[in-house]
Amino acid sequence: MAAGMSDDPTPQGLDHVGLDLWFTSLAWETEMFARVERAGFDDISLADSEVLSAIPLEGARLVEVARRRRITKQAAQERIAALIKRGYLMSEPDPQDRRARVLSHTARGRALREALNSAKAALHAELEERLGSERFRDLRAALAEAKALYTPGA
Amino acid sequence: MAAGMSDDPTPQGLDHVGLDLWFTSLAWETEMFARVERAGFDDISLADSEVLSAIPLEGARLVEVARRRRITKQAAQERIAALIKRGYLMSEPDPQDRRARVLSHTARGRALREALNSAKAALHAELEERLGSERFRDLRAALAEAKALYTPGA
DNA sequence: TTCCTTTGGTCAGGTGCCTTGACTAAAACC
DNA sequence: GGTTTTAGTCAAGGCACCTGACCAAAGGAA
Repeated sequence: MAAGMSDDPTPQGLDHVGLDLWFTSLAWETEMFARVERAGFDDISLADSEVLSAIPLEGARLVEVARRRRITKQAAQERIAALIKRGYLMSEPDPQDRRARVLSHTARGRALREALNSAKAALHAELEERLGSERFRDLRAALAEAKALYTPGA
Repeated sequence: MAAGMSDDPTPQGLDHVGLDLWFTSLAWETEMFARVERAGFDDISLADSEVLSAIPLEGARLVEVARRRRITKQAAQERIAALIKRGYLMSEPDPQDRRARVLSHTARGRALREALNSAKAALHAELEERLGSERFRDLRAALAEAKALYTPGA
């Protein structure tokens, strides 16, 4: 089944910055989740983690989470329900507003939040160390320019 | 609904290379598809385009497409069926193997392939021009190092 | 040649993550 | 006090994947 198939008959367009960006971003994300998993959180998807990260320590409402993550409140609700079921979040009625509920982290939720943040910080620091602060700064500047170049609307 | 909400109460971890990579990659992809759409192809998803790009001009079998794209043959089949329905691909029996079918591009399929390739090439060249060849080379080198750093298994 | 395993492709059903549309109840405005 | 806005829920659907079960043709091995 794997019979020496690394030669693409049409290699055109198979080597461009777009792929560099994509693969590097993917590697970052994969390694990030590998570390979070090693820290004891193996039931977390990317979407879950982003919803969880959108809830500050003081708590937030569903509608706020949806707005931050730029998804519909229905989509946010699904992720939140999953996070509640797995013990990462809790939901209690808002004393100031009888329509609303306040979402906040459980102890496990705070631990996951911490694991996510420290994995991100570690990956950041490791690359800075690897490249040296000058090249690291240049990389980030070049990425910012590329992003601006590829974002026509302002 | 949009009432001045750009201040995140917990800005920790909101500025790291991971986000730089992610947003830049996203901007690249978005602009790529915007151009392809402007070239007259407005019924194409990312998944579609990647499946189409996985089929060389000489044609390929379903199973080969699935292996290249690293998806199951069922998933490949769905994308291929959509591309056939929209007139980008055609499927004919393989004369050498009565089980198999050969997928190949229609004229429109080749045109889309060309539009995709030239959009990618243009974005590549534009960034090189913007950064200058030295900084561009440095960017790609740094991305390669980052990808290697974030890919522990070799 | 016959049997058995592998390979190319299809059908059915299901999951994750998102969408639109329709709705209720509480709050805010006038 | 009546209307409009806001917070949240229910139902249904789309997209891009997946697993499992299957069939028919091809390719050995006995």
